[in-house]
Amino acid sequence: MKVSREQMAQNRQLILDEASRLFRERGFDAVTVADVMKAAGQTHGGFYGHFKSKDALIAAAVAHSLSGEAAGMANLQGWMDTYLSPLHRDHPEQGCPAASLAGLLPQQGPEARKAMGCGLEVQIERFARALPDGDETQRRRAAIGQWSAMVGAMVLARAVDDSPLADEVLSATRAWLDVVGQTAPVKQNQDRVSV
Amino acid sequence: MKVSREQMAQNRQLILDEASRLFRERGFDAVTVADVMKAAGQTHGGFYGHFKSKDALIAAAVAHSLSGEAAGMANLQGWMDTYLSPLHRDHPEQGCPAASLAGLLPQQGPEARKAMGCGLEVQIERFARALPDGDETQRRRAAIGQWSAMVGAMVLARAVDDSPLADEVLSATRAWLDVVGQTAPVKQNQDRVSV
DNA sequence: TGATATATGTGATGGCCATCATGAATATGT
DNA sequence: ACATATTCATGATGGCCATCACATATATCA
Repeated sequence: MKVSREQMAQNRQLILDEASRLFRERGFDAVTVADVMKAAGQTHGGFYGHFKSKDALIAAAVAHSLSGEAAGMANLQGWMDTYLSPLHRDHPEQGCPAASLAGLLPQQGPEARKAMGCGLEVQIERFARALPDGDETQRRRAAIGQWSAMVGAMVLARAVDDSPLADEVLSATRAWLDVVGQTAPVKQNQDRVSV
Repeated sequence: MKVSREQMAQNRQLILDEASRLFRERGFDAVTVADVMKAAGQTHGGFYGHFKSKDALIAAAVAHSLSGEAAGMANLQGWMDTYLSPLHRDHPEQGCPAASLAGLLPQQGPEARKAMGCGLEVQIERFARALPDGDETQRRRAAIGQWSAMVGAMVLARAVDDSPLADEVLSATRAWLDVVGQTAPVKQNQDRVSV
């Protein structure tokens, strides 16, 4: 049964929404095409009217996840708190796509990885713009380093079956980012020791 | 054809060697039991004489990879250089198991994740011991933060299909670790309150 | 309003893979 | 040396899953 053009577009969005949620939660391989379609309220047969293959869905879903990243980085400290929280660790399905999907991408096709490349560049720029001190080169470097630490901490925290250690990885990384965030500017301006 | 006891033990080690190499290179799902056995010079049938299931192999292989981590951290700077190099990025099969496997572990069983928990704890301790400044609490915190940054940078660099950006993530993180490594000790004089 | 195009549902199909069953050959212990 | 246990090879098997084929209903457009 054919549906209206807008209905079809809406269905496609729903498929992408559910796919990016399921992929973040279970990874690419453990989620079947039928799972995604069922979550989107349809049956598996209609899938190939929307996407050429499961690989194409993966690429589109990665891009979709990344485009949906809310950038609440106005308050950098609060954003870091939220990011490096046990709540975020325990809910990858609504969390940062870099933390849940980056570790799966080396085995995926070039389209999906290109999407992650774009998303990463955007995120680095956003982060660098949110940093308070330093020239542009320094801010970009600090953004890359801090973003790596945040993603790495989340990846490690989710990888272990040991809540105390996972908690510690998050809280220690959070505290350490404060320390280096406050001291790094000192490097270029020795007298400024505020906050 | 039965083989000697030592031959069997050696075969088991060979299976683990090849499994941990293949898993780091291709991930768990893309490597079949037959692939591993073939790489180890045997056929698939003998597998279940060594391991109860593929999941059991995964858990054992994760532990095996982690136990084989060489700890060349005497020269901390050189070790970081090597870790955050394009060469390491391009050869996950002989590289850090945390960087290649941690992102795959959320979808794996508790045994494999427990193994990663042990490996992570050991690595944090090694790292903290190698750091030059600060009391034990500060060194452990710095070790966790810096290790997160190194793992995160490698995960991100491998996730993107964009060599310049991947190179930059590695080199910027490396440079940033130098900056914060030099400035962080300054901080300890004024931050006694929060322990 | 009628003809056509097409989105989706139902139902294969073909391949892959983890796991099991069985047999052959040989290490092990007496 | 003999009996036994056991390691590994060969060869199923059963299930899952991506993808395809076709039917059906309905949006779209003349």
